[in-house]
Amino acid sequence: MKDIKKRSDCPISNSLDVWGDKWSLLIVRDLMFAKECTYGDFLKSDEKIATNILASRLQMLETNGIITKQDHPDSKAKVLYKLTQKGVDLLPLMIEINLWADKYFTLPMERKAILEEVKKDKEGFIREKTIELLKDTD
Amino acid sequence: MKDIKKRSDCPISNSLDVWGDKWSLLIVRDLMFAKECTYGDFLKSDEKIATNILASRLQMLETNGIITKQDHPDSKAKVLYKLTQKGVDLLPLMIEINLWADKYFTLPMERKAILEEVKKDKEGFIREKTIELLKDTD
DNA sequence: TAAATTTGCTTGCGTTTTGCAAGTACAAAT
DNA sequence: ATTTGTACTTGCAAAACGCAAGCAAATTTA
Repeated sequence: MKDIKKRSDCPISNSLDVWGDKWSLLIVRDLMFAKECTYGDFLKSDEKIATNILASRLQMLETNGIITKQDHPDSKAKVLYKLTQKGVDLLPLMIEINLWADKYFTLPMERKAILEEVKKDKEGFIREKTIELLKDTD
Repeated sequence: MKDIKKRSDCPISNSLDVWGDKWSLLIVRDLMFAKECTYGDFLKSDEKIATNILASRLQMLETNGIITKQDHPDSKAKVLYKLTQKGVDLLPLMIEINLWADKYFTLPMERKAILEEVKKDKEGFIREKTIELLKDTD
């Protein structure tokens, strides 16, 4: 519920004020790869985020219009998290992070395969993935 | 001097382990816009980074090969910081951050003008800016 | 239908990181 | 010779983090 205070008028700074930490973009990543996730799904990710940190980040990402909550079709106990348009618009940025990391780190096979596809036609990949992610968004 | 511990094999995670905080990319931004900066130049930026945080971030960015120190031509008391190739390679990512911010925040005039140029020819902008930033890099 | 489990969080608490102010060492200018 | 500039370091209080445990509501199992 806390307000995000802008440190300056710079767009880079404004952006970092929202998702400039070690966890927020990992949540976005999970939503981009899995399309939608429950609270428990996020906890299962390799980086092992703490439950309180996850809760605070989900709250802040929702407050900032990057994600939304939806009812889970299977159960009232579950909550589905999805990217909003604003969240999906982070896709080009996420791709560039992947491309940079591809040059300076060792990627797992699986991600490397997706990146090959991206390198062939970046625009096309973004266009199709965006449509896919926005399906059933209210 | 501390080691960066990787939380997982994910490239997004690996990248965030290096520059996933509120300050590192602002240092990179300053170096991209000004080409090279002294310690004092970074302190002058609008966000008002604390001196100890700046020192620790410069150290960590250098350790991770994103920036390098160089002698200042004018004075032995000054230190010039510059982006390495690895640092310059963050340019596409920085551009995408700007483009995202352009959609969801209000940009200052000056940055808006640069972005118009970027929108016209992203590839060209990156190519030329990269050459400019790498000039006189040892 | 009662008990156990799942799910999405919240709470406590010790550790780490941050932010602010002040201090220091060396170079350069006065 | 003294003051100023530059690049940091240090101390300390406040905030954020990370781990474990707890909790309420929904769901499954016995």
